[in-house]
Amino acid sequence: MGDLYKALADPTRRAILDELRQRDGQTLYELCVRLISNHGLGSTRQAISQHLDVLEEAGLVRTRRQGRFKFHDLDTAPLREIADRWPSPE
Amino acid sequence: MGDLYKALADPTRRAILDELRQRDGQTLYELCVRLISNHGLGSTRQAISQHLDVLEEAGLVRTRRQGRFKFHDLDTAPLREIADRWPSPE
DNA sequence: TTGACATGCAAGCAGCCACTTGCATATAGT
DNA sequence: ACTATATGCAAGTGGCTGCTTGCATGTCAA
Repeated sequence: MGDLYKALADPTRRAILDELRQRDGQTLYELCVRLISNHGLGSTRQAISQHLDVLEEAGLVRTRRQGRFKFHDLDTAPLREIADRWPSPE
Repeated sequence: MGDLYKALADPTRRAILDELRQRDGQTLYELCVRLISNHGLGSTRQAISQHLDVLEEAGLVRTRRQGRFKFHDLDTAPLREIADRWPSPE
């Protein structure tokens, strides 16, 4: 299992999570387009692909293949570790 | 305000947060000692100091000065942003 | 099969980041 | 004042990381 916190450290990766939160099951190209139009991020397809690998390693993104398409879904479960590790004092 | 996520990205900084969670109001030297004994981290005082700066920039650590001592307190409030940004699909 | 589409792999490079090193400042005790 | 204690500042360095580049693999439609 990859490093959850390192995965969250990059702003582009956080933007990807934002996109997947709005609509699950997006493909790599869809994410590229929406990152440009919605976030003004001009990243290459390969860059996004590598970011998705990191997010998947961290368990934040799950993928399902269908033919030549690969759909990406958000999984927020790993984020619970953060809230559990440093709970709010009350 | 510094980058919350970048502050969490470093394992030594997370260990500092763990220490402060156990006991608030620790000083720089106390943290150095406890990081070595509790976490096996052999970092220099200056390294820890720089980490504390990053944590304070991110709002995760608040400091109060008293004479030549500087006490550090944990503030978990910024962590709420994470849970709010990618909420669990209950 | 041919071509277009969608993704994967890997090497190279530039910028950043954590760490060290050395010196400086400030406070408290004697 | 002098010393020890506690922290602060700043330059230099090695390694990691995000990005690009180029090519390869795999899938679908005609």
